Amino acid sequence: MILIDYKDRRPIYEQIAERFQELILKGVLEPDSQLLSVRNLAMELSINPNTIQRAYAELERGGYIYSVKGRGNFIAANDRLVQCKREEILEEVKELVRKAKDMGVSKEHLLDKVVECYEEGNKDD
Amino acid sequence: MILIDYKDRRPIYEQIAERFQELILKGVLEPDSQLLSVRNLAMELSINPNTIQRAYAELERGGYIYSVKGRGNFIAANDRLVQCKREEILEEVKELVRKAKDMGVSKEHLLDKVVECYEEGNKDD
DNA sequence: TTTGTGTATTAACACAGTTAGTACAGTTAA
DNA sequence: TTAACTGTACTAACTGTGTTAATACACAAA
Repeated sequence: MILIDYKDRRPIYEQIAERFQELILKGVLEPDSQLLSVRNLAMELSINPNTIQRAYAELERGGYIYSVKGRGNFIAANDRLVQCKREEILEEVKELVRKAKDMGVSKEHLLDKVVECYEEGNKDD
Repeated sequence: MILIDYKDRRPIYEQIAERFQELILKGVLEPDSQLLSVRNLAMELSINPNTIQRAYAELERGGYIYSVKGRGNFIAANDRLVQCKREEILEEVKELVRKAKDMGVSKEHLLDKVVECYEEGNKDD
């Protein structure tokens, strides 16, 4: 479920938080279901509980999970989050299009690539 | 020409190198023209010469500039580089399309956004 | 009461980025 | 030749961040 990439320059807590964000936004993790405890996940990943704690804190700050003292951490509802994430992605599109234009990539070439990539993914469905 | 963003999490040498990459790929900096010396640019940006040295080293490693001992650093020809950069950008498109699909952004919505952003930029020309 | 939760705190360590200072070799022009 | 530039290399010190380690405490559930 969670893989740590030690070659990745980003910190572990950030990798973990981002991975959970994906799983939550995709709906793989059911709202209100319980996450592994800080200590258990730390054991499972062979890292320090503090690092998991930090990842969970980030997720809570972003509204992805909620935590109940003494009981555990739980997945939050994701309806609103999905919308936020979409807007984030469209902002990234904007930035990428800008860069592509700068490098002289034609609009048609760009659109072709988008279509190609979009349909390529359907093989997996 | 070069601006350092201290709020940016990336290191200074990387910001500088990337900024030069942009300027070189866009052709703003003429091939074979001379860059500021390590010491001068360091003074201008109020940072340490070692940091500039590192940025220049990165640029040389990537083929963006070439350096001549005792004379200075010079802009490399950018023809081949532009092609490489384009391929990099198309890889980013692939990744972004994947994320957009995951979040349930329709192909049409995505294409609309690309067209919109592509044409929006033309206002500046 | 015991065990498992989240949470907070402190100390120590590692690593990367940055600064500072020095040194040396090559180029250029006076 | 000399002086003033260049690039390049090296070491030492400082800083911030990520990570680990070890505790401690409050709350919940069996």
